[in-house]
Amino acid sequence: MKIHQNIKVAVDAVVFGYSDNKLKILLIQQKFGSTTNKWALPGGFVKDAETLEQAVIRELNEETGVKANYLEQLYTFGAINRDERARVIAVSYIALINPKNYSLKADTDAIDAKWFDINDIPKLAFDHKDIITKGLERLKAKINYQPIGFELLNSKFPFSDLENLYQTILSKKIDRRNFRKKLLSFEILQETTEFQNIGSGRPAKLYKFNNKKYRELEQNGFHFEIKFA
Amino acid sequence: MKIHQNIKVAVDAVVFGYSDNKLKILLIQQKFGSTTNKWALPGGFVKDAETLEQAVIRELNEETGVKANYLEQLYTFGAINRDERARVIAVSYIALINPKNYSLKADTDAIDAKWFDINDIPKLAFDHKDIITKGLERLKAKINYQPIGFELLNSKFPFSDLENLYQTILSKKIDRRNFRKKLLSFEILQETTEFQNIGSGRPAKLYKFNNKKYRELEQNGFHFEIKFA
DNA sequence: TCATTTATGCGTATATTTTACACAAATGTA
DNA sequence: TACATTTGTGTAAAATATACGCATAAATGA
Repeated sequence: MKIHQNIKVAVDAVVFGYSDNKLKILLIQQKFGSTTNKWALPGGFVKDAETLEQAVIRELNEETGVKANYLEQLYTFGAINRDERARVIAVSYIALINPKNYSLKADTDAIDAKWFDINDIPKLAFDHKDIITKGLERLKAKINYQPIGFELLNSKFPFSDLENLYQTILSKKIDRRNFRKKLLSFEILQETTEFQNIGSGRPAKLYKFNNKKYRELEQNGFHFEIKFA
Repeated sequence: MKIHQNIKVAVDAVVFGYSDNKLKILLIQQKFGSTTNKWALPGGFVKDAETLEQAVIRELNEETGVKANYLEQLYTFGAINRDERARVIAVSYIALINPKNYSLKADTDAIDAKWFDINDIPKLAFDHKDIITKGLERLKAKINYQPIGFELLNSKFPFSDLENLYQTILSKKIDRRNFRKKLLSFEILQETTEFQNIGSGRPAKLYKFNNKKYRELEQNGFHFEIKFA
């Protein structure tokens, strides 16, 4: 094949985390090089012998040390001048992580990595702001019809965590009782014998997401779906 | 930037059409060259100076002569050996067209283009079968929450057409009265004074999709959504 | 130790939405 | 003119979503 094409292929990841009742995004900063000082999404060029997904996983590990709990292709950005240096198209992914499970290998290599509150994102390189916007839209839509929110929480969690997670991501209030009723009606949450006890207030029973049960139900035509006006 | 990467970027389109109460897909066949005889999705390599979307539009026009009514990025396929000749990643799109509006420029150039019934697709080149599968999934999901079905019909259509369209795409029966009631409740359909009269049976009133009204409503928080068990 | 504060856990009544279902009207055809 | 074919319409029952109040279990501090 004799195609003369001068286009590079990169991958970028919108990595969501949830801590302190806030939705966060993982960003990196090159310490040296042309784009110094601007924060950007983790990502990089795809190697000839790896798939797109392998590339994201590798870059995420190299640049931040984290491994995604959940990874899903988001969108491919192909504007002609999105990178001033060359024609680069970016295949973007969204990833979900529980930040508690990793300590960022900040200051390693030539790269700094940090979690940013979704509402407090610095100026970003390239069109990465757009990518985040698209990623957030996808996340907002998706937690309503796929049980992926759990990937952001500890494996055992109190109902209030789940509740807060949904309220934070969707930026709206949800009635506690109705939320609980709905989630429990799915029968994909497993009650544990443990309790969480933070300061004052009645201790909360901890629940686990029962993935196996979920997949069983899904096979029988069940469809996870939440909707709160 | 000194990246040595030997990856080509292509675009492919899953073009849906609807005629004779059947869902169809537009395929092409190269008459000469290495992939002769195998049918494939319309598409081709992206030029250095065009966006991905421009590339799809151009290729669609060159290879089949059609112009999409609706175009949406689908997914990017990046398996290492999806094309035996070289490393090629494909950014795929879905397009909706009313076949009646175009006569395919079949037999022109070195390319043959034809509509195939979705249930009668020949053996395809590369991973194009997978792309179609993904495209169909997307279409099935999307007609339920975006009014894109109209793009496949004449601008004035009887309710039965819309009904059949949904039943065909979703491969399930939908109660005529409930369907009509739901659609009319949105107030995005405009009744015309015209009637359609095909052979026997009571003549059907023709309706138009009121795009302007739809966008207005959307701005005020309205959300198109159909759901039939 | 007892009243107060804070957070969890549960039930019920009402409104809204979805589903199920049958027959009359308007045309073409034999 | 009887019959076949397609369009067009209403209502009752079931399921789901929403709104809302109070008891329970712990920590805190007077």
